[in-house]
Amino acid sequence: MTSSQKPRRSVTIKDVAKKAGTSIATVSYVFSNAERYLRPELRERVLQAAAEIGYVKNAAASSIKGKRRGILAVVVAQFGNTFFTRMCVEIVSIARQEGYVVTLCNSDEDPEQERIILERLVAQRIDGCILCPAQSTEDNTALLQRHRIPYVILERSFPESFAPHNFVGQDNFQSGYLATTHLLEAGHRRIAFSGWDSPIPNVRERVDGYRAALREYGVSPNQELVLTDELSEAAGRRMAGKFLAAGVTAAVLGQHDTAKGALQHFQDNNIHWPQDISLVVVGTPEWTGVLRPRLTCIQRPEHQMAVTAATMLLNNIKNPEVDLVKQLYTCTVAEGESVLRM
Amino acid sequence: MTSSQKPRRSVTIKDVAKKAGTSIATVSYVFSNAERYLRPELRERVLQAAAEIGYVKNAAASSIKGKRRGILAVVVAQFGNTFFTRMCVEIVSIARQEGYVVTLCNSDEDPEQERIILERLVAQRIDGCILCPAQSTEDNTALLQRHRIPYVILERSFPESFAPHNFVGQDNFQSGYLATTHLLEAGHRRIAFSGWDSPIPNVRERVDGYRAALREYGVSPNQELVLTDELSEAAGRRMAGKFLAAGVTAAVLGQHDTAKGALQHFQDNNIHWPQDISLVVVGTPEWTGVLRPRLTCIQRPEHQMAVTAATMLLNNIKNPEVDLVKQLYTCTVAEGESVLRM
DNA sequence: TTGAAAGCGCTAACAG
DNA sequence: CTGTTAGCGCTTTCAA
Repeated sequence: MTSSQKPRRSVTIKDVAKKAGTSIATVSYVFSNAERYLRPELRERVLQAAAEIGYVKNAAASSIKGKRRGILAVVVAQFGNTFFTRMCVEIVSIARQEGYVVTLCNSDEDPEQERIILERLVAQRIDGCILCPAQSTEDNTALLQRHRIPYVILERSFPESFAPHNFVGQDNFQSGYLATTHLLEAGHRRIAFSGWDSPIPNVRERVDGYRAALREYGVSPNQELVLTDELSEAAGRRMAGKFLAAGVTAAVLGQHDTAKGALQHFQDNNIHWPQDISLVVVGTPEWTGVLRPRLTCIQRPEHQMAVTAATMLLNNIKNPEVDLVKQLYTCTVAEGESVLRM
Repeated sequence: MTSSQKPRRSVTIKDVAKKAGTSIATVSYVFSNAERYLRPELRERVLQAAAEIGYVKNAAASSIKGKRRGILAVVVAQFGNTFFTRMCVEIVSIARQEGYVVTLCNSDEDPEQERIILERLVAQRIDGCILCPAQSTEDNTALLQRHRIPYVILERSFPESFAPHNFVGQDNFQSGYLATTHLLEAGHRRIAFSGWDSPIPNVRERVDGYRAALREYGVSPNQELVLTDELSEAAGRRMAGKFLAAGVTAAVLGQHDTAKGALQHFQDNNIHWPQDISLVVVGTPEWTGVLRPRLTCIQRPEHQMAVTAATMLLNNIKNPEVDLVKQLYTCTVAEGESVLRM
C-alpha cells in the first residue's frame, strides 16, 4: 500500500490515464459516472493504475464543474455544550452515510464571528449548512440565501418576519411549563427560575412557560423569583444564593451553565436536594450523570432533532424546490429524585 | 445588504469584471494579490461592483491553481470527550486567525472510519491535519504523507518505528506515576488502578507509571488491583465494585468514562470519598466541576497542547521543509479534597 | 498600470 | 465502447 512514490505535485487523472494507457475522460468516468458503460477490463485497469500511484479525486476541482462539494457545515454557538455535541455526533454520522464531510464551527455566541464563519463557508461553496444562530439577525442567513446554499436553523428560532427557512427546534415554552408544572403538582408554590439573561428568545420563552404554569395553578408569578444573569457558573452560584435567601422550596434551573453553578453553591453550602430544595433542570447536561440524588431533568429530543435536521438538509440539497419545513419537538420529564412531594 | 439579486449560478469574477468594466485578471488581483499595484480608483470600483452583486471568491476554484485550500482538519477518536472538545475550541480559534476553516471529524475509535475520513479529507485537499489516532496503524497516515499533507499527531503516540511525524502529547507514564505518588505520599499502600482496556498505549503507559511509583515506595504491584475493562460507565461501576471488594484504601481512576461509572457506583452504594476511599482522577472531565468533596485530578496541559499542535501545523504548512517536532508535556496535580492522609 | 490568454484537475457533450 | 475537447472559476505570466 505504502508506495515509494512521492509525487511533488498531487497525482491527477492525467497520471492515471498515462499509467493505464487510456484517456483522461475514461478515468473521469470510472471515478464519477457509474452509469457510463466501460469494458470491465478497462475499468479494472484504471482502478489498478489509480491504486498504484495513489490517486485520490480532487473534490475541489470536481466541484467547480457544478458537482457537489461534499461538505456540509454545522455552526453552533456554544461548542462546549454537550447538548450540541451530542447533536453534532448524530449529524456527522448521518452526513457520512451520504458521503459528506462535516465542518463544525463555533460562533461562541458572537454574531460577528458567525458572519465571518458563514462567509468562509460560502467561499468554500459548501453544499448545505445547519445553523444554530448566535443571535436572531437576518443578515447572516441572507448570505446563505444569496448563494443558494440550503440551510436549516436549529434550536434557536427566528422571528416569523424573517425570510422563510427550514427549522428544527424544541418548544421552550413547553419545557419551562413542564418543569414548573412538575413542581406545582408535587405541591410546591414558591418556585424560583434561574437562567441566562440572553439575547436569544429561548430562555425568555421558558420563563413564559414557567409563568403560565404558575398562573394556571393560581399562583401569581413573583418577579423576584425570576432570576437571569450572565452566562457563567459564577452567575449560577449568585442566583442560587439569591433564591435560597428568598425562601423558595423549589427551583427550575433553566440553563445548563448557570445550573452547574447553582449545584456547586448548594453543595458548598450544605444545601441538600430534595430535602432543602426541590430541583428541576432544563436539559440533561453531561454532569447530571454523576450527581446523586439524581436530578429530575427536562429531556430534549436531541437525537430526534439531529436526525430531523440532517435529513431535512439532505433532502433540501437533493431537491432545492422542496417546501421549507418547521419542526417543533416537545420535551419530556426524566424523573430523578430531586423533587420532594409536599 | 440583502440584494434582490438571486443569481441562478453563483457569481464569479467574470460578473464582477463586467459590472466594473474591467478584466477578470484585475478582479482576481484585487481579491488575491495585495502586492500588485492597481489604481486605487479601479480597485475601489471592483470592490464596489463585487459588493453590489454579492461576490464571494470560490475557494475551491482558487485551490486547484495551487493556492491553499483554507481548510484544516482535526480528527479525534472521541468526540464527546471534553478533553478533546476543549482542545478543539482552542485549535479552531488559532486557525481562524490565519484564515482557516476547521473540519472536525470523529473516528469513534474505529480505524476503518478513520481511514474513510482521511480519504475524504485528502479528496478535499485540506491544507493540514491534526490527528488523534484511533489506533496506532501507520496505513492511515501514509495516505496523508503520500499527498504531502502536513499533519500533527495529537495525544496518542506512535511507535518509534513509524515514519517521522510531528507529535504533541502528554506524558502518560508520568501522569500515572504522579497520581500514584500522590496517594503513596499520603500514606496509602493498597492502591487500585482502573482504566480502559484499550488498543492504544496511553492507559498502559499510565499503568506503567503506577507500577513504577509503587516499586519506588517498596510496594510490590498487585496484579489484582490493576483493573481494565471496556470503554463504558458500566465497566467503571464493575471495576469500582471489584476494587472495593479487594479492600483498597485508594484508587487511581485512570480514564474518564470509566471514572464516571466508578463515581456513580460510590454514590449509589454510600461510599464516601475521602473517608471510605481516597481518589485521584487522571484528567479533568467536565463533571468533576460539580462533585463535592472536590476530586484531586491529574491536570493535563490541554490549552498548551492545543496551542502547540495548531502552531506546529501552521508552521509546517508555511514551511514544508521544517524539521518535524516532538513535544511531550507533563501533567500536574490539581489538588482537591479526595485524598485522606493516613 | 492593465489585460489576454494559458492553464489548474475535472466533467460531459459529442464525435467517432 | 472510448476519446477529443470545450469549458468550470480562478491565477499568473507575459505582452501591451
